[in-house]
Amino acid sequence: MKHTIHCNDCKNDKCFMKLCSPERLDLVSKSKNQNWYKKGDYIFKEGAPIFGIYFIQQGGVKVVTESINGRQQVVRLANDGKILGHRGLGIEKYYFSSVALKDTLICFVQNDVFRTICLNDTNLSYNMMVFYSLELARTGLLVKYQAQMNIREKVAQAFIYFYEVFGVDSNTKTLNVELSRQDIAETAGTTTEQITRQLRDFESEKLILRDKRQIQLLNIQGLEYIVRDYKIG
Amino acid sequence: MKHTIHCNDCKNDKCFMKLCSPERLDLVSKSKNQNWYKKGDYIFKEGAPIFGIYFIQQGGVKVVTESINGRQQVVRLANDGKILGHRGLGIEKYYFSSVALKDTLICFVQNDVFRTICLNDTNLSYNMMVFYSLELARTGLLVKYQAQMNIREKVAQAFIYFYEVFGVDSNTKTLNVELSRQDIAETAGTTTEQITRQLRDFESEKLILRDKRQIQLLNIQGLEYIVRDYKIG
DNA sequence: CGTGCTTTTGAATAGTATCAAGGCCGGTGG
DNA sequence: CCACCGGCCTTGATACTATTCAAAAGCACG
Repeated sequence: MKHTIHCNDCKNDKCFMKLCSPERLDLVSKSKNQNWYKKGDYIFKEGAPIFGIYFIQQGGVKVVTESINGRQQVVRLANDGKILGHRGLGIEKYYFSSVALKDTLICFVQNDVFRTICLNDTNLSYNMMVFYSLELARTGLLVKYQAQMNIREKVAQAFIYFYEVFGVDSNTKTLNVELSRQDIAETAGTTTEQITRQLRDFESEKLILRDKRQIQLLNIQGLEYIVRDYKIG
Repeated sequence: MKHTIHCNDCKNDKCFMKLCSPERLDLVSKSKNQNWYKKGDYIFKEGAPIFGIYFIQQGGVKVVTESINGRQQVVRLANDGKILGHRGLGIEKYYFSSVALKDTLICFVQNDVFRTICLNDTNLSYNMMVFYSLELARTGLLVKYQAQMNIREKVAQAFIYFYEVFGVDSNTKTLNVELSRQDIAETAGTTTEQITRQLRDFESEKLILRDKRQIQLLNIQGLEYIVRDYKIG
C-alpha cells in the first residue's frame, strides 16, 4: 500500500494510460503520484486550481457541484479506470468537487506531462476524445432526467446508475457501495426525506430490500421499466 | 449557395478542421458534403445511425432529447464552428436530435475520413478532446441547474445561455435568434405557460422587452444576479 | 377574411419541498 | 456494562411551487 505501483505492473487494464507505448508509460510512471483516499475524502474541490489529471486505479468516486444553499448535486459517478479532473486541460479551475465513496487508489499525472504524452500519441488522444464524447452524451441524458422525471423515476434511475457503475454482489444482489441517504438524494436530485419515502415504496413493491445502508436490488428490470419512456428506443 | 465552399477558402476560422495541415484539409474538403438547413429543419434524429460528423459553418442549432410524452429538452446550443453528432465516434446511434434555429450551413465529414485524419493529427485530436472536456463541464452545470433551480432562475439562465451562444445586436440589444415559447421552454426545462408568465414578470422588472419573438436583453447583469448562487465563485 | 397555430391568462390540481418531531443506532464516557 | 449524546433516518403534516387544464386572444398564412 505504501509503495507506488509502477504502470507496467498495474493490473487495471481499463486505464487509458495503457494505450501508450511502454517507453511513454515508463515516463508517466516515474513522474506520477499515487494516493489512497478514504471513504468521504475529497480528491479535489470546486474552485481549486487544476494541476493535473487523476486516474482511478481502484475504488469509487462521486463528482458533485456545490451550491450556496449547501445542497450538492452528483453529475457523475466513476470507478476503476475512469478519469477525474479532466476539465483541467483547457481551463484553470475545477468546476466540480470529487469525493471518494469507498476507499480509493488514485494516480495523479501533472498537466505538462499528460499534455506532452497526448500530443505525441494519437491513439491516446483519439481514445480520450471518444471517452469524452460518450460521457458528454451520458451527461446530456442526465439533464433530461433532472428536467422531466418525477421523484419515483429519478430514484429508480439513480439506482440503475449505481448498478451500472458499481455493480452488485452476484449472490446477494447487494449494491457494491454503501451510500448514505444524502448520497442517494444528491444523485437523484431531491431531498433525503423523499428518498426515505421512495425506498419504502420500492421495498413494498419488492424492487429492493433495505438493511441500513446496504441495498439489495431485487428486480433491476422493474426499475428499468419505471424509466422506460426516457430511454432511447 | 449551390457551390460547396472549399475548406481552404472557408472564412470560418473557428472550425476545428482548420487545425489540420493543408494537405489533410484538402482531403477533407474533397470528400465532405455541404448543406443548407432551413430554420426548423432536422440535421439528424435521435435513434438514427451515425455516418459521420457535422461542422457548423454558419448558423445556429439546438441539440434536444425527445421523450414519449412529446416533451423535448435542449441539452446544448451550438453556433459557428461547433461540432454536431460527435457522439458518433464510439457508438452507432444518435442519442439526441439536432434542429436548426435559423438558416444554417453545415459541412458533413464521413466517419472513416474523420477518424483517419484524427489518428494522424495529434493537434486536431488533442484540441477536440479539450473541446469535449469543456462541453462536458458545461453540461454538468446544466444538470445542477435543472435539479436545483426554480422556474425564475431556470428562465434567467436560459437567456444567459442564449446570449452567450448567439449574442445580441449591439444597438438594440435584441437577441440574434428568434425563438418560440416552446424553444425557450425546452431550454429552461419547463412549460410554455410558465415561460409566458416569467417573461411578463421579467418585462415588468425592466430586465427584458418583448416584441413577438424578438427579445431585447436590457439588463444581463440583472439576469446573472438571479442565478448568482449557482455560479462558481 | 377565415382557419389554424401560438401565446396569454386564470383556475384547479398534483407533486414536491419544507418543517417538526420522534426513533434508531453507534460511539463515548462514567 | 450501561446511560447518554449526537448524527442519521423515518414519518406525518403543512405550505408552496409548478403543472395541467380550459378558454380566449393574437397572429400568420393562404
